[in-house]
Parts: sequence; structure tokens; C-alpha cells
Amino acid sequence: MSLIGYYWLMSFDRDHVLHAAADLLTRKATATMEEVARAAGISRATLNRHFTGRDALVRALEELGIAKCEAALEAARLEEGAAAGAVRRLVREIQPCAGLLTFLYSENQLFEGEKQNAGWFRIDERLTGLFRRGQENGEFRIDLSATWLAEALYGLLAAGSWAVTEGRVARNDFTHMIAELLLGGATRRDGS
Amino acid sequence: MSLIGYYWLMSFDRDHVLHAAADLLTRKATATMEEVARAAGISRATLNRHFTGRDALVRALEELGIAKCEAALEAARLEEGAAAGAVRRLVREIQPCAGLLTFLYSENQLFEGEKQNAGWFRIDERLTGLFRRGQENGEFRIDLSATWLAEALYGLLAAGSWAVTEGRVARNDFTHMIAELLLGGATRRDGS
DNA sequence: TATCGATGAGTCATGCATGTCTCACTTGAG
DNA sequence: CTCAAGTGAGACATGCATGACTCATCGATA
Repeated sequence: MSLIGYYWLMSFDRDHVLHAAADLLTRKATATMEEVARAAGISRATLNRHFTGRDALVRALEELGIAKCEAALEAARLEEGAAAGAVRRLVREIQPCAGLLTFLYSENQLFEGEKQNAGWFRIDERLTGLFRRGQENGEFRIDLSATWLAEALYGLLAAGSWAVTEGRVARNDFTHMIAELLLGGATRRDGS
Repeated sequence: MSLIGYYWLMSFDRDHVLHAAADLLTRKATATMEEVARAAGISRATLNRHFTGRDALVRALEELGIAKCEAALEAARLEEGAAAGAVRRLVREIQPCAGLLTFLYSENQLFEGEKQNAGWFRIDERLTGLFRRGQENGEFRIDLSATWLAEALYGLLAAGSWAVTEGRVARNDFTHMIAELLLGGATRRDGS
């Protein structure tokens, strides 16, 4: 039987472990490897067999976060229709992994010296491109740079994710709160 | 000579140490006590004499952050004039301690189980009150809760502080970027 | 000048997370 | 049934940050 066959024999479910780790680390970024293992329902030995060290685990979570983020970018069809609509679709699609992104966002400062994953650069590019497109077709104001709008979206996702887990805002309002604030701001206007 | 007199004889400058620690920990949240001491220009022994343990240091930084934040709230004269103007004044006043606030904001999750400083509650109250005032006098939209607007301000301050240290936005644009996005959003309108 | 208090440098013990290892047990394939 | 692979539990050594301690030095006061 092939190695691939053996892979499916293992009770170790890499995807499940990664998601459990993401869930826990999102809430408690300083959780120990033992806590992560317990949250995933496996032993610390097994966790260490598949992720040699905390770094490897965080790197794997980074890959997962990038993959989910890029999937959300795809699903949101950023090039389609009005930029504002694309932003709303993006926020809705990205909501499930907002917690993970927030964790990785705060963890990234630890990797500052080292080279960081090129995936974030790709995501930045597409996101910034979306806002730039909105500026060029007259939808978005140009006194706020596209770079800043992308950074602001990250910040609002983090704040929204945090506010939801703290119970300060309802989970169902997540998309609306973030997208509408980013797009329309706090000031009252004709349509609101 | 009184004990107060002796205090001024010491070469230990508590305020200077706290600010140096804030500067360093804002950039590298995992800095060791030795790194903090070196950044403050004192020895690790002296640092430990005045702050028994990392907790005590973080608590002191929390007090400093709260004090600076409340000073900014005072200087911004939140009750005066239009709510939008008050928000702009607040962002401008709070800019110098945005980095410290971001650090404390991310550090707070470590204290989740324990009782947290009542100062943050007071600040939350005043901030939420400002947004509520704006909603009640018709300046701000009411479909975004005042609580969320306050949380969003925290998130934007963190994102802005991070973006500035990363060199993605100019320090001089900090106030404008944050205040205008929070107030007006990304969508273009008559006055922009 | 003599003294008291504070600092700096260094050392030591402790606690904790981490990574590796061994051994017994379970499970599925042959 | 037998065997191989993977897992769980535990033990073990390691590295590192931390906190407490000692001792020599410096500075200001009396």
C-alpha cells in the first residue's frame, strides 16, 4: 500500500488540529503547546510529532490563514461590479477567519526581523488594488490612501472580532458594522 | 530630611523608565526585562527593585496609559461643540499614546480572567457617551451602535499606529486618516 | 572628610515551556 | 491471529526568563 494510503489510516486530522489551534490561540495567544493539544483532543506528544515546535504550528496556521483569506478574496469577486459591493462581499466572506487573521496579525510582529510569507504581500496587493479601483472610478475618496484603507480594514476586522468574542456586539452584525463603517463612516447622510 | 526629599535624590526616574518601557514594548511586546532595563538606561537589578516582576511593570504602564488617555479626553473637551469636532480633537490628542494603548489593548487579553482596571471602564463610558451624543443630536447614524464606534476607534488607532511604525502611512497623516475614516468613511461624497 | 543610601554588575536558584525519548496500548492490514 | 504503525502517558534534559541575593562603587549630605 502506498504512503498516501497510510496517511489516511492515521487518526491524526491535521485540518481539525489546525482549526482547534486557531480557535484557542485566537482567544488566548499565549496558550501553551499542551493547551493547544488538549483543545485539539490529542496528546502533546502527537502534536509535537506533526509540528516540531511552536514555530511550525504558527507557520502552518499562517498558511491556513493565507489560504482562507485568498479563498475569501476569490469568493468575493473583487473585480466585479461596484467596489463598495466588493468590499461588502469581502467582509462577509472573510468573517469566519477574522479571528485567525487577528491572531496572525498580532503574531506577525514576532517575525518582523525574518522574511515574512509572500502570501500576505499578495493579499495586500489585491486588497489595495480593490480600494485603488474604487478611487479611480470615483466611488472612493482619494484623500485617504488605498494603503491606509487596507490597513484600516485589518484593524476593523480585529476590533470587530474582538468585540464579538467579548459580547459587545452581536455576531450577526459583524459584516454590517465593519463594512458600513469602512464605507460610509459614522457621519449621518442622506441614505441612512 | 523627609522621605520625599530622598525621592528626588535618586537617579531613578520612574516616569522616564515607564516611557522607555512603553516605547520598547510597543514595538516588541515580548521584550525581556533586561531589554526593558537597557532601553531605560538602568540595570536589571534597579528595574526589579522598583517593579517587582513583569506584572508590576505592565500594571504601571496600564496606569500610565489610563492617565494619558484620560488627559487626552480632558484636552479634547468632548462635551464641547459638534461631536465630530470632538472626535477629531480626541484623535489628535490621543496620538502620542496610541502606541502604548495598542500594546495595552493586546496585553489586556492576558488579564481576562482577573478583574481589570476600572479606568478602562471610565474611558469606555466617556467615549461611548460621545458617540451617543452624536447620535442623539443627529450627527451620527444610529444603525452603528455607539459601543461599536468606540471599539472601532480603538481598532483604527491600533491599525494607524502599526501602519505608521511600519512606514506605510506618514506620521503626519495619522490624525486625518483615522478621524476622517471613522467619521466619513471611504465613500466619496459632496464635500470630499 | 565620613556616612548613608542607591545603583550596577554579577551570581544563583527557581519555575516554566519546550523538545525528545521510552514504553504500553490500540487499531487496521495481511 | 500476527504484525506494523500510530497514539497517549509519562519521564527526562534543556534553555530561558525571572526574581532574589551579594558586594563594590558612586554621590550627596552632614
